[in-house]
Amino acid sequence: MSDDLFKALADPTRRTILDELAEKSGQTLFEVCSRLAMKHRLGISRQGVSQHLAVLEAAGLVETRREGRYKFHDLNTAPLRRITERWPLPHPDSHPHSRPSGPEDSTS
Amino acid sequence: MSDDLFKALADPTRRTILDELAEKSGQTLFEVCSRLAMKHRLGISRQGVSQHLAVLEAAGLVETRREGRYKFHDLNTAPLRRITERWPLPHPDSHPHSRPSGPEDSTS
DNA sequence: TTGATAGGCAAGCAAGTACTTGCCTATCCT
DNA sequence: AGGATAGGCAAGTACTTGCTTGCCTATCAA
Repeated sequence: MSDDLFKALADPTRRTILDELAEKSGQTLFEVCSRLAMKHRLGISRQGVSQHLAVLEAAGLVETRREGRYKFHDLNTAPLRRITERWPLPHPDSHPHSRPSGPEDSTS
Repeated sequence: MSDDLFKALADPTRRTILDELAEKSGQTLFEVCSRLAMKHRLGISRQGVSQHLAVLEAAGLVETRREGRYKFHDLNTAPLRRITERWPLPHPDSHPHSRPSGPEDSTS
């Protein structure tokens, strides 16, 4: 089930973490922590960030590799493909908002 | 903010509703209700579905048009584009899961 | 070994949210 | 008009979840 994927994306802090990992791959927990604090003024505890990273990892959006006492986190955007596969995007053809055809007027 | 978008996608029932609207556009509230009950065995009240549709509309994923006492709901997948714009997908180039490069071994 | 760093586990709290129930309005058909 | 259909509003409840605090393990440097 892709339940984990959407649940992971549901939280704004987690999305910010994804942004940070997109900008600099292979960050440790503490690195993510300090970036959230500095750049985004997010006063969140280390444990909070750790839980967020766990959710992101469960969704497959973050992959981890251990190295000594460090644990590096890498972004993996591949699972996002399932979203636009499930609900295909309209072609950016002509005008942006083309009204979908429907039962326009049947009786009058 | 795209907060509404991800919040809307976070719920499995709402995603099923999107599936149904993708299959048949321009459904009324009652139509969606009965489809959820029949096809998906979801015992959810009419008001529940109505609230879900409201959330989807707030996210821009569903557009509505009134016609007499009917209100038709249409799927609009355009907002989904922001997702893959924010975190670009890897090219389906060679092998599917290419490990991202990192500090492989620095000390040993 | 001792201390410092990087991270993990688990219980607890507070806020958000999915869902229901009850009642109300608007449009159509006879 | 009256009833039936399609939908909306609002309060209440039970569950989820984001976040904290406290303590524990593992790795590295002195």
